[in-house]
Amino acid sequence: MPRRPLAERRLTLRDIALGCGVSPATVSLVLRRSPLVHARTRARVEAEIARRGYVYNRAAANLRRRTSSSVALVVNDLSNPFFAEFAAGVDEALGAHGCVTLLGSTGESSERERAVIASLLEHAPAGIILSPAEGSDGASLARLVGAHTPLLVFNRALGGGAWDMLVLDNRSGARAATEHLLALGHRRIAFFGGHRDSSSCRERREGHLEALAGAGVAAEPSWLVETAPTRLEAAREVGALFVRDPAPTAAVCYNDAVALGLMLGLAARGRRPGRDFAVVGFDDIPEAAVSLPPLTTVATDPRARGRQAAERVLARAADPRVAPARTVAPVRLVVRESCGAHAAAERAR
Amino acid sequence: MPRRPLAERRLTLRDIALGCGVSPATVSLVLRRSPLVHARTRARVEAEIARRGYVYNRAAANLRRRTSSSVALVVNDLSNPFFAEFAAGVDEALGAHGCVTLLGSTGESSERERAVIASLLEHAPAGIILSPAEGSDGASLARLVGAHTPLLVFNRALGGGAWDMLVLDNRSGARAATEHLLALGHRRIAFFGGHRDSSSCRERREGHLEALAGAGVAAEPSWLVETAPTRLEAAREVGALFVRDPAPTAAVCYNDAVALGLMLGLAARGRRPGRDFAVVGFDDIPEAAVSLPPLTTVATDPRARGRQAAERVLARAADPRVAPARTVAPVRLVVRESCGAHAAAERAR
DNA sequence: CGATTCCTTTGGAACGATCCAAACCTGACG
DNA sequence: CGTCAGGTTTGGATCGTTCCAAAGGAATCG
Repeated sequence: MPRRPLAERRLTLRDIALGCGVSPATVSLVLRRSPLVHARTRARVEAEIARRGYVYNRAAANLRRRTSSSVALVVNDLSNPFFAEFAAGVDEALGAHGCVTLLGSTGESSERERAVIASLLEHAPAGIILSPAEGSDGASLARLVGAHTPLLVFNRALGGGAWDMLVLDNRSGARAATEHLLALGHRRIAFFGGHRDSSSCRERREGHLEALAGAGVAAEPSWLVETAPTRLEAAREVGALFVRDPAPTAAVCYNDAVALGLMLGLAARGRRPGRDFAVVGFDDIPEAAVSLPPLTTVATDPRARGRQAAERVLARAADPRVAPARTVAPVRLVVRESCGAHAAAERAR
Repeated sequence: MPRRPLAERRLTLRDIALGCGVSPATVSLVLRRSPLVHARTRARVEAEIARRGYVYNRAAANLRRRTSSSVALVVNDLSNPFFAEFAAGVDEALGAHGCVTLLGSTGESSERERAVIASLLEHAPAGIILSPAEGSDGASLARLVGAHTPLLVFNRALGGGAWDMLVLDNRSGARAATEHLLALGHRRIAFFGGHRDSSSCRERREGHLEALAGAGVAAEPSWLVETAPTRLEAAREVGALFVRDPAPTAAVCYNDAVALGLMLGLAARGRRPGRDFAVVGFDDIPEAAVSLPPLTTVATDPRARGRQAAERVLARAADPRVAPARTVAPVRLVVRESCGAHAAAERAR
């Protein structure tokens, strides 16, 4: 834990005060744009500040005022574009409020997650936005974070404490995807990818099964294929869809990475996605729009989720009386070509 | 600029001291693992700390010690996987040193960049790692940051101040890519994508031209095609390669995004990348390995660059006497299938 | 027994900004 | 000329931790 000596003594508010013959208190008022100070004084002080290149010391101010101007963002995997976008959204919204983002990444390890949160808490953030690693324990997190710091949990359900939650409407999204495929005439529809024990995967599967049940179509258990949620793993598992006859003619995928992997695997087997087999993804990552064929998917707009998370945590920090709530963010089916809808429409014409 | 009242008074070191009948100074020593305190006392204090759930206030400590335990990371585009990986590497290395990452994203706007840096400086970071937005002005940045805070500039050349630089060996990378294509027998090789005014693009072009010159091959100016560095824009501009006869048979691309766009555009024109036309990218983003065909590219390992940047800035913060240096990080050609090398090898067999 | 160690512990003044109450102006007014 | 109200300015204590010099306590030694 390095403590690095600052090169020289930093200029302080007192130096500015001395420099233009007023008291520190007055300089402080100028810095905080108080209407109390006379315009003439303010101009003099501001000139001195600019001339000497004074930099405000927010840590000292926060200490005295017992406030905080930062929010911690703890994310499980920054290299996943979904979370990177989310982080960008969080930072954008926090920045707009003059708040700074304390970043911590956990690499999907709940042990590192605890360490990272403990370290960030020492900086007294106004709140914590957490996208939990797999296998995080809610109760012990609650103990770690304590009651003073508002916590917002994103993306994964996590019980054990009274905190804000922001999750995607996984169930409706998957239901819409499956219903879309049903409407296109498919009856043998697989659910491809994801881990059963992830809450988002479970919810998406439920939505899928709901849609099937709604249409009176029986679900075929062997068409629920589990894979790690990555393109590579998904591509490897494509064979599992075609071991039995009849095989499915379409698949709803756990996420876009898996869907892209599935399309790769289909191509390797000589099947053309969007023509011989319909594929729908989930997330709408940037690549979905430019894949070959463009991927029909369920858009979750992670950047907007990030902004939303930031706003909520700031609101709760400003007024701790507001009760924690669970927000379900809407998602939206984006029809492109991998589901064959456009081709079907053309044939009909 | 919101200042949020903390819910209740936080537990302080003084509370712990009172709680177990020692002085605050002793508790402070315990917290900092000083060997001065007696084992018995330490145990007593530590028990009390655990029992009451005391959280260290690093801001107060930093204030008194005139040190900092954070580093600012200012990045132009988090949603770009290259920078997201870089950020993950920075955070990883800083975390290992007990340092926390202050994140700021600029969205490629040099105006926001100034605002973000000014805001982060108020938190007195031990250093700043900056991946500058296009069009940043070095001299004015130098003035903004001041002499006290070490600055490390990543990825883009930026003159006007005495700071550390960490850049990729763009020139050698591009030269290696072009030489590889030359070795495969290509003579009509384009350089595709990127903006002329970006320093990294300029360097890559230079490396490309160097390789051509080294092989005695004349460069054809119309085969230097400019595009925005995104997949979509690249796909749109593919036509520019084929307006004249003879057309190039291979292209070195500004980066992987552009290369993937080029492959898409080729496919749309009925040309098979890796067979009818050789493509080489730059960066080795995760998708490069799983594209169709897998992309031959120049690996830059952004995560390792992030770690490297963090180490350097910490080193300079620890000892400001070390002179700023310019580090050129090596890159490495990764041969996959989009350049046709494997196919060529097979035909030869 | 007092002096001399060594090992632990501790008051109290910082760090840089802010809060509060009190002081200071300047003009207006009786 | 004294009083008063209004707008401005300011000492000094304070936020939670650390530094420093100095004090306390036990053990050793002459």
